[in-house]
Order: sequence, then C-alpha cells, then structure tokens
Amino acid sequence: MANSIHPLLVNFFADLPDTPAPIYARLKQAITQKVTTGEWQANQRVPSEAEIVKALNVSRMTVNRALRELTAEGLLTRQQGLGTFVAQKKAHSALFEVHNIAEEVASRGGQYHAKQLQLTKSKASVEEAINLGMRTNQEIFRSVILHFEDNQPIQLEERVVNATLAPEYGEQDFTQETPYVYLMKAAPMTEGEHLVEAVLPNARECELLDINDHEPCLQIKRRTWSGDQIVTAARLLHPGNRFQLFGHFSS
Amino acid sequence: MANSIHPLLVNFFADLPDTPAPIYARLKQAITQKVTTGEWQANQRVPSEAEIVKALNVSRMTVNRALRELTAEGLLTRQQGLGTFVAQKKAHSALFEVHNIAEEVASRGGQYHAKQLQLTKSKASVEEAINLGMRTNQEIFRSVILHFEDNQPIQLEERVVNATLAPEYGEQDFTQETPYVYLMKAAPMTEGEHLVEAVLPNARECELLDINDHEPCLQIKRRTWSGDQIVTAARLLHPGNRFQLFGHFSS
DNA sequence: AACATTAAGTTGTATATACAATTAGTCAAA
DNA sequence: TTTGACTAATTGTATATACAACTTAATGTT
Repeated sequence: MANSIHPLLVNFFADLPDTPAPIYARLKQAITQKVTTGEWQANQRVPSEAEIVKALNVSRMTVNRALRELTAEGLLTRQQGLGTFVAQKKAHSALFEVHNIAEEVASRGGQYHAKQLQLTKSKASVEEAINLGMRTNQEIFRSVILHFEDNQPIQLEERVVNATLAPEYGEQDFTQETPYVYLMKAAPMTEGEHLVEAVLPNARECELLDINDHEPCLQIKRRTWSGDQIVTAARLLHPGNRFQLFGHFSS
Repeated sequence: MANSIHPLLVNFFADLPDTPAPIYARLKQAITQKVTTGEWQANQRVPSEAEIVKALNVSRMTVNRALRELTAEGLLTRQQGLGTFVAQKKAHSALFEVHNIAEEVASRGGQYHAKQLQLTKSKASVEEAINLGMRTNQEIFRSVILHFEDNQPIQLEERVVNATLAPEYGEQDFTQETPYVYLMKAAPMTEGEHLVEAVLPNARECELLDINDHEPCLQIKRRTWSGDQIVTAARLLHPGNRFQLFGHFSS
C-alpha cells in the first residue's frame, strides 16, 4: 500500500467538467458522480480521508469538509473509527407534500422531459361527477401525460381538471410547464388528500412505462380543492423499481 | 468598539443547557435559540465572525463552521463582504402521522390479533450499523411479527430495535401490545422518516401474507429517532389488494 | 479459554494562519 | 459631478497541526 494510490481514486477528477470551483466542491461533485452512476455501490466503503489526501494532494480538512457535507446531505454515512460508506438512497419524493415531478427530477440532477398523450374536454360522466364531487353538467379536461427522467418513464399521469376553475388548461403546453405549476396559478389549492397503494399495472400501462409484466407500481391518487370546489383529481403511476416516496417528521 | 464585546453576545452561553457538546454545536444551538425566540429578528444583522471570536474566545474556523451550517439549514443568510443575517422564517411542511396498525384495524371495526414469528438479540452487523446510524458494538433486537385483521394477514413487520434505549423490548408480549406502543413509552420519538415503495414479495413473504405470487405489496421502511439516537427501524409489508395509505393536507 | 492491553487506523473537533473575493465607504483627481 | 483608486471590513477557502474518540485486530496475561 505504501506509495500506491487507492484504486477507487485513479483518474478521480478525470471526467469532471473543468469549471473553476473550490476544491471541496469539486470533491463533492466527483464523489456524487461516482455514487449516482453506481461506480461506487451502496454500502461500499469509500477511501479514507488520509487516502484521499495522499492521492489528490489536498488538505485533510478540505476532504473532511466535503465528506461531512455529503454526509449531511445523506449521500454518505460515516462512523468514527470505522470509515465512510455509500448510503442507500434511491430517487425519492416527499410524501404528503404536493409534488412537482419536474422539480424533483431536476433536484436530483436528472434530465426531465414529458410527452402529452391525450388532452380532451367534455362534460363529466356520472361516475366522475360522484368521484370528484362535481355536477354532471360541469365541463372537465382529461389529460394523460408521461413524464421522463433521463429518457426513462418515471410517472404516468392521468388527470381530470375542473374546467370552470381552470378554463385555459387545454391551451397549456405541459411539456414545458407541469400541470401542477399551472394549476397552482389558476386556482391555489387549500386542501388535498392522497391515497397510496401498490398495484399491478395493465398491459398498456406496462408498455407506456417500459416495464415488465408483473412489475409492481406505486399508485397515488390525489384530489385537491380550492375552497369547497375540487380543482383536480389525478392518478399517478410510478414504476416500483424506479421510485420511492419519502417523508420526514419531527415532533 | 475597541475592547467592548458585541451587545448581542453578552451572556451568550448563559441560558444554554450545560450538556457536553462540541463548541460549534453549542454555538449553533445558542444562535438557533436567539432566532427562534425572536431575540434576534429576521433580517437583523448578526455579529461578524471576528466579533464572535473576540467575545467568546474561540477560533474563527469554529465560528465559521457554525454559521456556515446554519446557513445551509436555512436559518441564516450570508453575503461575502457584507455580513451574516437572520433569514426569513421558513414554511413548515405537512407531516405524515406515525401509525399504529392495531388502532387502525380497530378504528374500522376489524378484529385485530398478532403472531410473533421471531425475537432475537445480538450485536449490530457492520451493514446494519451503517444503515441504522448505530455503532457495531451496540446490542439490537430483531423481531418479526405478523399482524392480522379479521384473521387475514394485513402487515408483516420486520423490526430492529436499539437495545440500549429499549432494554426490555425482548420481554414484551407483542400479541397484546404493539411494538409501536411500547417503544413510545420506552424512548419517545422526536424524529422519523418513511420510505414507501411498491415491491414484489418473495415466496416466503407471500405465504405468510397469504397472497398469490405476483401480488404487489406496499412496503414502508420507517426509522425513528429519539434525540440523535436511532430507536428502531422497521420494514412493513402490506398486501396491495388489502391496504391503502391515506393522507390529508390543508394550507 | 477468557480476559485485558496495546497498537494501528479512522473519523471528530479545534486552532492558527494565510490569502482570495466581495462590499461599502473614503478620498483625490479629472 | 463623476470617475477611479484605495482602504477597511467581511465572508470564503485552503492548509498544517494537534489531540480526542472510536473501532478493529493483534498481542499478552491469567
């Protein structure tokens, strides 16, 4: 071990953008990349501070800062006397916060885009009216949008929108702005509810989401109100192998 | 100004709990208290690093760390060349209630009972220690309990418990009182997190839950803390065709 | 065999020092 | 008046050093 550098650290800065940035920031960026690309697997031990110091010729305090901040961000875990390890962290979303899939994808560094599969306007059926607490003569929009993260489908969104409260819904370009963002402007929500369950998608849904048959999905049904009128109801389908809901509470 | 200390810093550590803690942590705690009690108002300028150094006789790097971390946490804002300021109060997000399966079953008029499948005690493995934020020399309990509603399995619970915080966990009768109820008495939780996803159970889990192969399950991984120590980590598996999570929010 | 001690390696914290980068103000020259 | 240079104050980053606290493995002792 004497003079050789740690195998995980060869060409450590090699494929990083050559932006001028502080050393600690570039260290964080490099390590984040190793983890998110899977080059460093979960629970794997990462080089010690001393090894990084030796390999990269930086100060230990700088390495310490990078590792400490990444630990605070949940990417790594550390144990005094033992070492530093890659934490288990999949793509996750805040549970029971109204969420915006585009923002979430962006926040974890993914490439977001969306494809609108359907957008129609008509009167609510009896079933819909009951389900949504509307009247059958009210106009509603129905839209189906497929959301992608890094060119992989991450959410299939079926949505029904109250056309009285959001009359311009049909003219929006949801590949640019998500329905959530538009609806918040059109009719700020005051209340909402969620129903989360594990379901087996049908053949068409499997095809759209690009998953195998028998791959479970996390289904979220969400309804939001503005005052006493329902604004929108959505059914969000996420592939189980690519998606987790995350929630945190404190007393 | 020459020798006098900053007026905001007189008796700075006075009304703090005298717990042994690192200087930077006590600094953070003291400043957090000033801000949350309103003694330091939003947008007010806080003493500069140099002033704190002079008043409290600590190193500037220590002060810098405290202020930097508080800034990352959103309590303060800083501007190079200008100073450090109290940030605007941040919005509180909706939380997700910790739930008790026995109470839930009872609340919808079901008949509840449970069967304990396993209960052992040993030291945490390295993987567990990393996963749980414990030390490898800490003792933990492992338990597996199957919960029934009207004689149908409704939840398979695999749980790891910090034996230091809940030493009598092994002597409880969880067919009478759920782990959640006991743990709340033993070590009141102050923080927690949830991870929800859709998974496909393995053959043994299918058999225990009395479901068909390919029936998706809703898996909840939950970790709870008491102060900075983890109390318990659990994996809760619910048959997708018999279980839903429900949440409500209002603004 | 069981237990205690020691050593080596690792992370955690604290300090002193140095220089860079940014901002606001001062003051002099055009 | 405007411009520009300069200065002081402040935060931002990087390093070297030191010691504390913890974990594991090896070693020695009973």
